[in-house]
Amino acid sequence: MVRPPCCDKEGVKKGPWTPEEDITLVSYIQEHGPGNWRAVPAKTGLQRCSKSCRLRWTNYLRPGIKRGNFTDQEEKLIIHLQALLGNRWAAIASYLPERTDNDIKNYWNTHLKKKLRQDGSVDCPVGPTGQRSASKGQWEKRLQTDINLAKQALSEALSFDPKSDKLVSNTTTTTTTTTTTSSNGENCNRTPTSPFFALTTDNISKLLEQWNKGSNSNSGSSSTETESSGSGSNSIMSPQPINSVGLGLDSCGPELSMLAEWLLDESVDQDQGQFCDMSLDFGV
DNA sequence: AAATCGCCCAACCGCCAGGGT
DNA sequence: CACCCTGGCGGTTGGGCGATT
Repeated sequence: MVRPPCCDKEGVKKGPWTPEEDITLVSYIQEHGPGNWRAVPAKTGLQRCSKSCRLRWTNYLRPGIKRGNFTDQEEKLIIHLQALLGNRWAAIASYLPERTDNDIKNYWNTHLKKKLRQDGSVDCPVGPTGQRSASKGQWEKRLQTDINLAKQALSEALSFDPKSDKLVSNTTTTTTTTTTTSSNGENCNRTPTSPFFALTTDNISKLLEQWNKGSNSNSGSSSTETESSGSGSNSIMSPQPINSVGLGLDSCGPELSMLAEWLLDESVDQDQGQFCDMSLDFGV
């Protein structure tokens, strides 16, 4: 059972991914679905290790990823979830389906840590950060005992301007219908200045188009036909809603809407049942 | 206008857990 | 039961880019 090392130092390419590699990877996943990462480099001919492929997919290419500035709501949610969960970025990310754990981690390290420090808060307010040694079971128990505190904190965090009560709907639709952000990227109604532009399947298609056209760089920057629901280029991607493609997006864990609903539902105050279920669903 | 500094983010690395043999 | 393999996660790094001097 001699197996080649995961990252064969000679044959494995490192560094930034090229559009060609992205396209190769996406088209492979489109065909076979995510998973079996070990087979990906072999099947696609990519000079990347399986890990690298997986990371590229989950952090960048996966449909439904929102890029750009974090909203206040997201920020608050992250802060409080971090307080609650510690640096369990994957768990935190499960409540922000549009964000990757890497993004959240980066955002925390670059913005929030600093911000909290400036605000006079400790940089890791509460939470199990220092409890790494505890087993998961213990942690979960601890978590459940802290549920009331957490809820209070989260309620505070989400007691934002009623005008922006879109918190629920925004993120919800993104998971359930994935907002077809892919089609034009404008559906993300926040911070229009930011490049809200995840490399969705559609974008990849366009990427491929442009790439095929060669160095026709002028046509880049999402030309006029962003409207085309079928994305024009059906070469790789089918125009089906990306959430239904079954590319793993459905495994995003509990949706934010669920959390928000729970938060906003006063009646749950006395009854922790729902959240208990959720807490067991963290996917930790 | 050029040089320097600081920030951001994509990607890498190492460790760990779960599943399979 | 023990070992091996794969996938997942969190921490860290380094290149690119914009802001500042």
